[in-house]
Amino acid sequence: MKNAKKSSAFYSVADYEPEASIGHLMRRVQIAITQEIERQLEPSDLTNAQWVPLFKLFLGSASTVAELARACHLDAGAMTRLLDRLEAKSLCRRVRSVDDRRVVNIELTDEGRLAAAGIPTVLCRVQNAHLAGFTDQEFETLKGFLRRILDNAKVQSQTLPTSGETHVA
Amino acid sequence: MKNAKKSSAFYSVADYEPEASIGHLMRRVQIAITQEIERQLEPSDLTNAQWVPLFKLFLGSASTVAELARACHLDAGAMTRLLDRLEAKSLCRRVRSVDDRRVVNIELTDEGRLAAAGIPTVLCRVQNAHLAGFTDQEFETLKGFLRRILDNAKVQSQTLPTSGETHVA
DNA sequence: TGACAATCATTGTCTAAGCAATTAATATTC
DNA sequence: GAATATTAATTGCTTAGACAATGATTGTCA
Repeated sequence: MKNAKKSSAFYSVADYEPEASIGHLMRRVQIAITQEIERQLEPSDLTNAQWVPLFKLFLGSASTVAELARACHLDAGAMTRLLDRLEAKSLCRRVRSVDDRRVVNIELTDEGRLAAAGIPTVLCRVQNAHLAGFTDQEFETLKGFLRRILDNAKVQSQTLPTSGETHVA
Repeated sequence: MKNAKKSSAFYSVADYEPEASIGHLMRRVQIAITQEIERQLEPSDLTNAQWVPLFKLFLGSASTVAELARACHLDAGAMTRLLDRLEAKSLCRRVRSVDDRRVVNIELTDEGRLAAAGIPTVLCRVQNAHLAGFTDQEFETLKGFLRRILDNAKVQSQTLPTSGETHVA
């Protein structure tokens, strides 16, 4: 046991400065990267919401409505309609599965495959640009930090108690 | 100069793995933190979209519709309606400015101030929890990384050429 | 086998955000 | 000082996502 300082108390209510917080910084990074990707994908007429599932289809990491919805952190209904839009753009098509007639497999059209093929180029370029000046070591360290935060998140989301009534005196 | 290692080429199209990318990791962190904050603020009946402007009002870092919209990365029209909802909950009120009759100053009600006062507690708790296991040194290093990424983002958004001209300077 | 549960995709409904147009007030320019 | 431009807030319209309910199909198990 550490007798020194209390662990993990980086922020306290007394002197909390939102602008300097990890959450705020990370949100701004997220917005910046997202906007830049969307801007560079503009010629492909792909919105930020649309290239994600298209790319997952391209990679083969998801191929049904339910899978795509899960992979995109989206509601199944929302995904149905998103696919309507992609289908209207002739980027994909629906094919009812034969071995499980509940599921609909989503297939890319040639046009969709072409559009999707351009996505990783943009993703690499944008992310590399944002990491300009980083050493390999720093890059790895950053990824390690993010994975540790995700691990902590997993623990916390499992600990479901809405925290005991923390009365603000 | 091809002999020296090309700078900032962490990702390449040939072997791009989305799941391992900085962007993806950061997005997952963002989602995790956001959801946890919203969950802990549930008793206050504050959605994730609502506590942000409420907290900014509380801190005094924004006090008009336009300021709040900018601070929240939101459209002015969207902010107008968001404030309608906050006003309907009696958390804030609109007061037409006297020195510039175009602007509407937003003021917290007592109820709104009370609700807002509970926000930093949650923000600190959630962020501290996600940083469990980090040393002070690592915490500072992480913040430094994020600020450097933001600096890169600033540069990139100023360099407006839509692709094509990718000079690796 | 037959009832019940679970899963998949879809649709309806509500809420919310972006964009464009509008109105009012202020700032600028000649 | 009048014409024009700019800024602030609002509203209408469209797009999108969350939630709930539905219908169809498959899985479970008694």
